[in-house]
Order: sequence, then C-alpha cells, then structure tokens
Amino acid sequence: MPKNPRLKPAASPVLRSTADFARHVGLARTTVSRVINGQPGLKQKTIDRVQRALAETGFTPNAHALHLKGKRTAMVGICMEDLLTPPAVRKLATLQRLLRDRGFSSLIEVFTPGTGRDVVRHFLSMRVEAVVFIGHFHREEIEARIAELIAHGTPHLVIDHYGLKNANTVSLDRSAAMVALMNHLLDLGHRSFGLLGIARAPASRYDRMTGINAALRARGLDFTTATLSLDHLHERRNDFDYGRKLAASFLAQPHRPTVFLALNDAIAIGALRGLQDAGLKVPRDISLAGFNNQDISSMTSPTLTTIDQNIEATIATAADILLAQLDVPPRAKPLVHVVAPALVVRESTGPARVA
Amino acid sequence: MPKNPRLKPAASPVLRSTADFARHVGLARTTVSRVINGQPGLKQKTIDRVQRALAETGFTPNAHALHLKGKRTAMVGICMEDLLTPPAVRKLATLQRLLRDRGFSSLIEVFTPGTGRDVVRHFLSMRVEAVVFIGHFHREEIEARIAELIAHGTPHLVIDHYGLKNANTVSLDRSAAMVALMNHLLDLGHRSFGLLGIARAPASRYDRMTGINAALRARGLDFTTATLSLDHLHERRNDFDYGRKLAASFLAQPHRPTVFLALNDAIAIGALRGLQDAGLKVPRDISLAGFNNQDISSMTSPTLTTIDQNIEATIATAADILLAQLDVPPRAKPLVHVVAPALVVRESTGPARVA
DNA sequence: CTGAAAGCGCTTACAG
DNA sequence: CTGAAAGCGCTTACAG
Repeated sequence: MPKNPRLKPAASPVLRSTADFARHVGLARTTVSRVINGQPGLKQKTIDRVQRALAETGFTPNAHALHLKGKRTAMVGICMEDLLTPPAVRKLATLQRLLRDRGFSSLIEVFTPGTGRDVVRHFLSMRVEAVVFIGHFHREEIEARIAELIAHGTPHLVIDHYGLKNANTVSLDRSAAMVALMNHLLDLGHRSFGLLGIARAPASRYDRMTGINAALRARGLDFTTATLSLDHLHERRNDFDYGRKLAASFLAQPHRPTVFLALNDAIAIGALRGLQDAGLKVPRDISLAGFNNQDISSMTSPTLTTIDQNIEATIATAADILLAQLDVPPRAKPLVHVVAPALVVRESTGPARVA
Repeated sequence: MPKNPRLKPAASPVLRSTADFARHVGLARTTVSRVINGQPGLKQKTIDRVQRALAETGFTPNAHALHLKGKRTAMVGICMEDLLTPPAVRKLATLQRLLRDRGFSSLIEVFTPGTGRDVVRHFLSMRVEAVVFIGHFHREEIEARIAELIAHGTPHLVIDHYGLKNANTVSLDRSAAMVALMNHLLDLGHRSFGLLGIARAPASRYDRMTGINAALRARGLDFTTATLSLDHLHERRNDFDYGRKLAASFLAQPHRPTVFLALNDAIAIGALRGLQDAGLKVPRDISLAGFNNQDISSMTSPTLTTIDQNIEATIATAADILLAQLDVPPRAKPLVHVVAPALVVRESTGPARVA
C-alpha cells in the first residue's frame, strides 16, 4: 500500500468498471460478475483470485448499472417537513434505522413549501421503491404529490398528517391525547384553559381541538368561555421563545387561566420560564402541560406533565406498513392507522388555584 | 385525469422509459431527449407537444441511465455519528440545505461502529461526488475509510474530528473554548473544577483538556489538584440523566468543587436538576457551565453559561471546502480548518463560594 | 428538423 | 468451468 496515495495515482489506477477490473485480474467480465454475485459453479481458485483483487483494489460495481439491469434500488425516499423539531428528527432516525436493518437506504429531503414537486420527481427519477412523508404539510401540495406517486405505482406513507385524501397514513390520536389531559385537569378543578400555539378550529376527528371540545362538552362546559388563546399576538415560531412571550402576554391580561396547554414541550418550557420570570410558582399559581415527552421534560423544575407519542411503536408500525406495500398490487382503499398516545403526569400540573 | 387512478391502471399505463414515452407522444426517443434537455434546433410545436405530454404523464427519465451516460450524480454522501444529539442534527440540517441550494442531494447514513466499510462502499457504488463525515469516530476505522475514498479519487471532509491522518477536516477549537471559559471562571475566583463527561487525557492541540491544562498552568495551578472527575461512576450516556447522576455523586463526596464544567448542555442541565434536587442554588452555591449553546440553555433557571460552536458559519465553510474539491485535482496536503468558538456568559456562573 | 446506431456498466441466457 | 453477445434506459454524434 503506498504511503501517500495522493502522490502516486499512477501506481493503482482507479478501476471504474467490471471491464477494467476483469482486465486487472485477467479474467472475463462474466466470471468476475459471477464471483461478485456469489453464483455457483466456479473453481475455488478463481473465486479466491477475484476476492483478493476485490479486497486489494476496493472495486465497487456501479449501482446505477445494476439498477438498469433490473436490480431493485432498495432505496426509500423520505420527505421531512423539517429537520429542526426533536420529535420529527427522532422519527426520522428511528425509521432510517429500521429501514437500514431491512436492507434499504434512505434518500432524505426537506420538503419546503413549493419544492414538493421537485423532491418527489427526484425520488421518482431515482426509482425509489417507496416514499415516506414525515410531518404536516400543505394539504393540496401533498395530496397532489401522493396522486403522482399512485399514478407511478410507487407506494407511499404519510406519518403525522391525518385526513389526506387517498393517502396511507399513520398518525397520532391527538384528540384522545387531549381528552386524557383535559380529564386530568378537570379532575384537578381547572375550568379556565389557556391554549399556547394550539389552533382554534378542529381540523379532523383526531385533532387536539376535537378532543378539547369533547372533554369540555362532556362536563357541560362551553369552549368559548373555558378557553383563551393569544397566539395571534406574536409571530408563530413554536419554540421556547414563543412560549415565553405567550406566557408574558397572558400575565398582562385581566383574566388569567388556571392552566396552560402548550402545543409542544418547547413552548411549555418557554412558558414555564416566562411564568417563573414573573415570580409565579408552577403548579401552585398556575398549571402547565406540554406535548411530546421530550427528554428535557423530565429535567425542568418542576418536571413537565406531557403526552408521549410512543414514537418507537409508531415508526415500527409505519415501517411494517410501508414495506408490506412492496411487491404487492396496490390497495384499492387507503390504509389509515391511528396510534394511541399516553398521558405522562408529572409535577407541573396540580389543583386549580382558587381565585 | 381519472378520478381514482388506483381503479384504472389501464387508463394510463406507467411510462417507464423514454422509449415508452416517445411512443406515447409519437416521436423518436432522440427528439424527446432533446426537448427534455433543452437542446436547440427544435420546432416550437414539437417542444410544446412533448412538454404537454411530460406534464400530463409525469414521466421522469431514469436517473441511473443518465448517470451511466456520464451525467454527474450530484449526490453527496453524509455519514453521521448519530442522529440524536441536537448539534449534530443541526449540522446535518444546515449542510443538507446548503448542498440542496447548490443542486446536490444528500445520501445520509448513520455510521455505527463496524458499519463504516459498508456505508462507504454503498456511497462509492452510488458514485457520490463527495463524502462528508459529521461527528467523532473510531480513529482507525475512519482513517481506513478516508484512505479508501482517496484511493477512489472521491473527495471527502470530516466535520468535528480533528487530527485524522491525511484527512480534510473542519473542527472546532475546543481548546480555545475551554481557555475562554476557564479564564472567566478563574476570574470569578474558582480554583476547584468538577469535570462532567469531559475526558481526562488531552488527545490533540484543539481538545478541551489541552485548553483546561493551559488555562490552569497560566495561573500556576496544578491540574491534578484543581480538577475532579467522577465519570467512571456511571454508565456513559452524555444525556440529561448522566448529568443528574454525576451531580449526585459529586454531592456525596467530601470535597466539593466550586464549579462544574459539562461536556454538553444536556449533561449541564441534568446536573442543574441534580443540584436543585439537593437544595443547592446555582450559581450561589455552585457554578455550572455547558457546551453547545442549544436553545434550551437560555430557558433554564438559571440560564446556562455555555459555548457557541457557531454552527452556521462552520457548515458554510465546510460546504465551500467540500465543493471546491470537485472537478479539481486532489490536493497533495490535507486541508485542516479550525473554527473559533464563542463563550456565552449567562446566569449559571458566578463568584466562587468561599468555603 | 428528425431518426437509427453506438455505447455507458452491468447481468444473464447461451455457446463453447 | 469460462467467454461473447444482447439488452436495461438513456444521450450523442452521425445520417438523412
């Protein structure tokens, strides 16, 4: 092995094709191909010779040529809404690992508004065997992409965006999550709920709003009088700082809810900081709940009551559903799977403070 | 357009090749190819006809065939140490975005111990134009991979692992980071330092230990008496919980340092929780510093003194270095770039408590 | 302006 | 047991 390969490129010219390689070993391309693919009926001596040269030169057959010849690409395209929110990244990491374990490599792209078409086109041109979407997307854009995939006969799966037309989906029952959380809070005496970053209008039967509404109705409470949202006062960011600002705005109001329900743990932790900055104690003065059960939620003071998405199980299911679609005629009806969440009660929720 | 494409596959058979497509439009493959590649000298009417059919059918040329014909793959392989630590993911997200902006797609794989060979082989078989490693790897394994890439004439870059033989690297000057932090703490009167998750032996001139040593020596202090590490008492995890456990172990010791230096923000925040659980106030009773300046570090109570890696600038530099290697003869000497960190002083560090 | 032919790097019948 | 030939889906000279 040369000491500095950069200075002696001539010593071992790069072998670019089986033709190059076969010439180098002194055999026919066919023979080389057979050894590489482990086909029977070769002299052990020939096999050894090729294997040794393979190891020495590090020659790798061109995957593109293999795929042209009909070998499956074993690639899955993954469209991410973003690579910044911890739960989304954790889903990606889990899915990537599961796919890798089953021999698939992942082509990962971020699907920013307007680029969806190009991303899916790129996946199709790479002849991926399936496409996964992780996140919540612009409805019409993703539905158009899915129609395109269906027309091409390429299986798809959407993780986290329930209610898309003709789409195979795996998504969390956020309604059930909120029912569980609301019941916990209602039992603690809470009747006035501040919503942090949670959209007002119910969008589907598995949305948070649906659950909040249902839980209130079941106790004979009215949504409009029981909830308050100040989301419109700040630029939407869904991060710590947004939560902190929202908390500050609530404290500037005359009427203060007895509990905050946050869209995610980041907003909840930001709100916690905002409340503590104002000298309030959680949960003595006000209760607080997050969503996602990120690791950090058990490290704050107080620790955070939150919802666990059960990501490992969700993604395992998703991988199964996805791979089951391969090599099988497409289903007539889309497959819709809903995952149950788990309420995690910690220190940040307590009895409602009597006004 | 059919209402439900799944039920009428016969209505629009999937077009798999330019031959299929050309037949569908009633033209020669050559002509279709020329339209797709925007070559001159075609009747506008022909161009329109092809474009329309392209839009209607959603036909996408097979990328593998294109690459076989010599078209560049415009792919970059990215090897990640893991997809779980926030700074690593942020680097990945930033790099992926920059590469995409310049027309490259990213093939992302997690490089777990022992899989390095397969990962790099896969990248080579896909004929990626360059390979990036993000993280800190098993030294011999990554050096072998880099030698392989060099032998294949494929450019590479390692982000975050300084001191690899013959490797192009971009890495943070962690030594300078620790010097800045130590000087800040020494000025506050600290003389006894608890190290949380920070390796004891200096590994290179840009390592944390090098900086800690240098800062102590400059004040005439002895490393052995000035620092204490209890890392060995718990299973290494580098997460919140590891920090919490380490803090508890320190509190069980007879002699308590006046400040904790943590490997990262997660360990620092876990330690903060551990200290608070024991009824201690930070920084009144003990000071605490993290590393990475994650968003969360400005939301804790107290907010965390930490080090900013300046990830955006680092990755921008990395992308420039990487892409500059393309279409250019390989450099004789490896390129080694070191990035300067920034100390971020917040509430968690204060004057040393007098014993 | 359009089409038939060669060739990219492979594998797979088919001959020897 | 090994090798020459065809063909996967493209593009690019080269003819018409």
